Amino acid sequence: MELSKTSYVILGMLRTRAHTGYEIKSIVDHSTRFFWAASYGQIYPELKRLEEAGLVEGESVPQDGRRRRAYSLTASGREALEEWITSGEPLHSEMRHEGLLRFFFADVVDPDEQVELVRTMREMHERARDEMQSIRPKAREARNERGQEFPLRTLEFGIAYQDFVIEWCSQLERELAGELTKTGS
Amino acid sequence: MELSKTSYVILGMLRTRAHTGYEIKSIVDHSTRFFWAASYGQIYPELKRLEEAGLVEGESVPQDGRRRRAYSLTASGREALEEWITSGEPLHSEMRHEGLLRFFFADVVDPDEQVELVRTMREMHERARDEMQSIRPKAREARNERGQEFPLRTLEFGIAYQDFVIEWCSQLERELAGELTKTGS
DNA sequence: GCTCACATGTAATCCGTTACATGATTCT
DNA sequence: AGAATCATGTAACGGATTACATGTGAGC
Repeated sequence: MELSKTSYVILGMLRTRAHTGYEIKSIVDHSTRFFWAASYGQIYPELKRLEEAGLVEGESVPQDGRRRRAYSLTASGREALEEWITSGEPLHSEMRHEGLLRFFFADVVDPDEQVELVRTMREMHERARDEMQSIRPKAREARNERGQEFPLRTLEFGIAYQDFVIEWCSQLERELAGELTKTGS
Repeated sequence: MELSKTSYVILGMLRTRAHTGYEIKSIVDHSTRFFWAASYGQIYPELKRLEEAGLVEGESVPQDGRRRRAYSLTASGREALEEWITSGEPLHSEMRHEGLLRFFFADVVDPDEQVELVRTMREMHERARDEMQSIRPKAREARNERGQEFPLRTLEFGIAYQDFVIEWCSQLERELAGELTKTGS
């Protein structure tokens, strides 16, 4: 059976212990969403399909009267996860960045609008960095208390990436603003 | 009328002169595809819709007996393009990076597989950088001969980004390989 | 004669988001 | 009493890719 990348997100989230669909969604939102998002509309149906395929196992575990269904990895689920991580298959990668897209065409607008665009881009990346910074303590904890090295490393890469873009924007803003005063007024 | 981001890619590609759908696709493949891709299945139908909406104008310009239809921006098309670039609307941005996703879960595999994964990631980014390097001369030409500053700037950002990731991978490979010799053998 | 590049399009399909529907519990 | 959070799901929709269908001209 062919699994989508998003199925692997689900399998991966179950690597340490069982989780409900709801929990998976919230973990994703606080971790992988920066480089791989997932919605309820994918998670719940996919959990069912993965169970049919024998890669996960669901168990009803109601809490406080609320119905709840927690899924855990089966042996073949774990195998599929490890196989995917170690397989040399070409890595799928794509980016959709509206800021860069506008920037690409920015010759058609006024110099002051160009600076403004870069500023907007920088602010977006600053917000992203702040969000990442705010989940850092949790990732630290996961490493220190549960020995999970890689979620923290991934997050730190994310922060470094945001800083890289922010720095690039800042430099460019200075450069463009400099030209602005030369020709303007 | 609400336009998708991809419609703006098309409008943007017509900012300097008329192009056929085929040309637009090939320009995209050599420029914006790194941060916003588009396929024939989007471009041709969208050109028709944009013409109906009065944002572009198509003209039959056969060449060597081949039927050809070139589209150019109308006044309102140019307006829509500029409006989009200068509007302060929040910038849509997303990334899907399978390498980082696998990396995030890499605690479940052996240390030598971890190094191998980072190496695969680095090679992917090296290929991307090489592709970008190879289109640099064209972007230079566009700047020098047609005064287009921003496509070159965008490309240079892309190259710098690839270099950033490659450097991060290299450092990590050394670090992980170091731990490998300490515990292994 | 064959393959490649030019050129235009459509249909099937996939992937994913958003909105909606439902219901319990906890917090204010 | 009302809002927020926990919890599970489906349906509609949108955006995009892939495969397919068709045809010309240029170069080997």
